[in-house]
Amino acid sequence: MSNQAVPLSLDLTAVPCCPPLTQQRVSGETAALLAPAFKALGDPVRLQLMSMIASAEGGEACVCDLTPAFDLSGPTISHHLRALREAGLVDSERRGTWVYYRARPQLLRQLAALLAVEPTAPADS
Amino acid sequence: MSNQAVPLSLDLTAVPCCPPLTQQRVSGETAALLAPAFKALGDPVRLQLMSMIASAEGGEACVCDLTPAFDLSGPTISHHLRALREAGLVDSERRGTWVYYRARPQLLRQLAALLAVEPTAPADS
DNA sequence: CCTCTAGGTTGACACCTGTCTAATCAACGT
DNA sequence: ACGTTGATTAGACAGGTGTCAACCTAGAGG
Repeated sequence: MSNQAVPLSLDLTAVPCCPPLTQQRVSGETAALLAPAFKALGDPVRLQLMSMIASAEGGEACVCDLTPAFDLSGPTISHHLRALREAGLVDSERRGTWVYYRARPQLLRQLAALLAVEPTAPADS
Repeated sequence: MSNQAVPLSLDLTAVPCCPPLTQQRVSGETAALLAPAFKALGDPVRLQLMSMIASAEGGEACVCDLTPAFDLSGPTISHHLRALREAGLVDSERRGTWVYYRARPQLLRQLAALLAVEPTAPADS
C-alpha cells in the first residue's frame, strides 16, 4: 500500500534541494515540486496529523490512535492522510488489522531548508 | 496599506513558537494559526513570488518587476500577493506610483522551526 | 482638470476541497 | 462461512480557489 498512489516524480532527488527561499529565487520547477507539500500542510487537521505521526514514539502512529483525536469522521481522517501520503510527507503500512503511518523526513528537511532565514536581525550578523 | 487587511491575531507572539513538529504534537491552536501560512505557500506561483520578494536585493520587490515574471494577468498576481499579505508572510508599501513588497521573516522563521528535523540519519550524528 | 500609468477590486466562471453517509475491502475470530 | 472491527473508497454537496476581463483608484505630470 505504501507507494502505490504516488506516481509523481517524488524522488526529491529531482530537486536541486533548497537554497533558502530568502537567498535565491525558487525556480518554477522547484516551486511546482514543493508547493504541493506546503499545500498538504496548509490544513490545520493535516498539520496536526503530520505532527502526531512525526512525533509519535517508534516513529509511527496507528490510524486508530489518530482518528479519535479529532472531531471528524473516519473517512475524513483517511482523506487527509491520503493527502499527506500523496504529497510525499508520510508513508503507510498495514500490519494486521491496523494501518500505521510514518513520516518521511526527506521532504520535511527540504521544506525546512527552503524556509531557512538567517538568525534573527540582519543587524547582528 | 500595509496592515489594513490583517485583523487576524497575527501577532505570532500568540504562538508558543514552534517546537519542531517531529518532537512535540502541534496543538490545535498552533495548527490553526500556522496552517494558513503553509496554505499560502502551497501554490507554485505564490511560492515563487515569496521567494522573489524575500531574495530581492534591498529586501523588497516592486510589483512591476514581479508581474512580468509570470504568464499571468496583473489581477491574478495581485490576488496572490494579497494571499501572501493576509497570511502575514509579506508586507506592502506604496511609494509614488509603485508598490513594493517586503518579506516578514518572523513567520517564515516559525514555519522553518516547526519543520526542523534532526540532521540526516540518526546514525551519523 | 485631464490623461497616463501602476495596481487593486469586482464579478464571473470552472475547478478543487473538506466533510459527510453509505458502501466496500481487509484481517482476524470464531 | 460468518460476523466484527478497522480502514479506505465512492458519491454527493457546500464552500473555497485560481483565473480572467472589466472596471476602479492613486499618483505623477501636464
